[in-house]
Amino acid sequence: MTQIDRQSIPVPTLRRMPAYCNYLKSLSVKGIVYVSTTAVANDLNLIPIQVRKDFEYTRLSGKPKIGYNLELLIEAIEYILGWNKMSNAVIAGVGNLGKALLSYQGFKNYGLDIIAGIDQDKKKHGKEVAGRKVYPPEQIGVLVKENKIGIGIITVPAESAQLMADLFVKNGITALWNFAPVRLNVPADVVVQNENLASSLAVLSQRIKQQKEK
Amino acid sequence: MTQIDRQSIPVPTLRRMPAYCNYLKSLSVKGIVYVSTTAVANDLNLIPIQVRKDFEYTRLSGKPKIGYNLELLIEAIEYILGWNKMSNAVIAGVGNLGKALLSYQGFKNYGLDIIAGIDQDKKKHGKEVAGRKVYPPEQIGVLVKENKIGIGIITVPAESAQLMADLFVKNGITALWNFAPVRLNVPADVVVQNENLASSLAVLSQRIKQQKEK
DNA sequence: TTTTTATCAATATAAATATATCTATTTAAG
DNA sequence: CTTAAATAGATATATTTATATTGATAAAAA
Repeated sequence: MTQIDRQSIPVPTLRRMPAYCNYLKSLSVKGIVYVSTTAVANDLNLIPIQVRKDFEYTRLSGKPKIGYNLELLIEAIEYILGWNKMSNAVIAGVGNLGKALLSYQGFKNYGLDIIAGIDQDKKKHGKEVAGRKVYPPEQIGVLVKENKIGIGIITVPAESAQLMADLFVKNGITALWNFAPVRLNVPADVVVQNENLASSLAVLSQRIKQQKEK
Repeated sequence: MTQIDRQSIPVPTLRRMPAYCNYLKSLSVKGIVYVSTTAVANDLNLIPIQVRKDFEYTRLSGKPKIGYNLELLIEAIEYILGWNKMSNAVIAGVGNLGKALLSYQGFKNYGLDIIAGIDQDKKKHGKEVAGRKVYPPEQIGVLVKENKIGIGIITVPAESAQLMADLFVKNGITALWNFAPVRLNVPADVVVQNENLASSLAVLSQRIKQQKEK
């Protein structure tokens, strides 16, 4: 029996989910009620088989000739990603990148609300970025308690990333989104998602090189 | 025969390359000359077999009990990634994210020099961000010709991303690093590397959800 | 020397992911 | 009512990537 284990969704599938979600929502506002995987695949430059496979993880099933119920599909994807309930986050490091993330309102659609910034720089304390206040690192404990912070975002320089991670973990945060180019050392129960621009640049660079060689 | 086709390096391997590169360089400054895959794996939280597999793509071979020659290894990785020769880039969209990328000097270590910004906003024209001037979009043609721009970085809002991509392509740029959450439509010979924070957040969110269910 | 040990290299296996094929079902058109 | 077209769903295959195993080799130790 080849029953799909819906508990463990492949990462590539997960990475495609937001695109599905956005696309489906854009159809929804147009008043569309059903959508076929063929249509989705067509519009998102994917192949129908893959879309169908991905949709299988929602445990929904579509109707032949009709497709999937749009609303249920959106709901199911948001449920899978946990985007149906908002998580609060704080961001450590209010430099350019930190500011960029704080200012990007789009995360709210993804169940993420960055409610405050943390920075060493005293000049920044008390100031606001995109309506979010900046606090000193010592405040993390209070922030976490008062706001049910679930996610710590790290946009500090590489040198201080581990320190910030430790501070987050010490204050009970169990999920880190790390933009610093270092591998963080954390307890096993802490989830770390690394965002590494160098990695992406490596892929791009190599593809450019290959393209030139053709 | 299972000869490895070194032309097509797996993307996961490519993504690990920068970490190797940084790590190896850090050893190099300490005066170390040889390094074993066991040591690398240990320090980078990988397994030796994987490191060895990755190193195979450099076409170098190591010596038992000794390891790989550090300098040759770094050279080979930089060659693979094309990081041995600098590429010039311009960045379209000098908002927070654009500023963050412009200000991040680290890219020079990765063979990338962002030499200018492009923005619609007239107030920004002529101003400098991290020593790089901001120009109006109409200037792209001139910039490309005068500076051998190879890469266009897109950090404009989703709505205008396709427009910027078109403009880049029209002016002969064949590689795009796209931070806008849209799928760009470009000719087949243009390389596009998409950077999608929503995708990463999806993975993180789901992992958090799973962790909680344990 | 000889033996031991660390490490590489080659090969094999396993796991994850992507793609293809086929069948049954449903709807819409005739 | 019947038939044809479209599509989901199940299953099979291919591809990619990760991991394991085995043997060879060179350096260090006995």
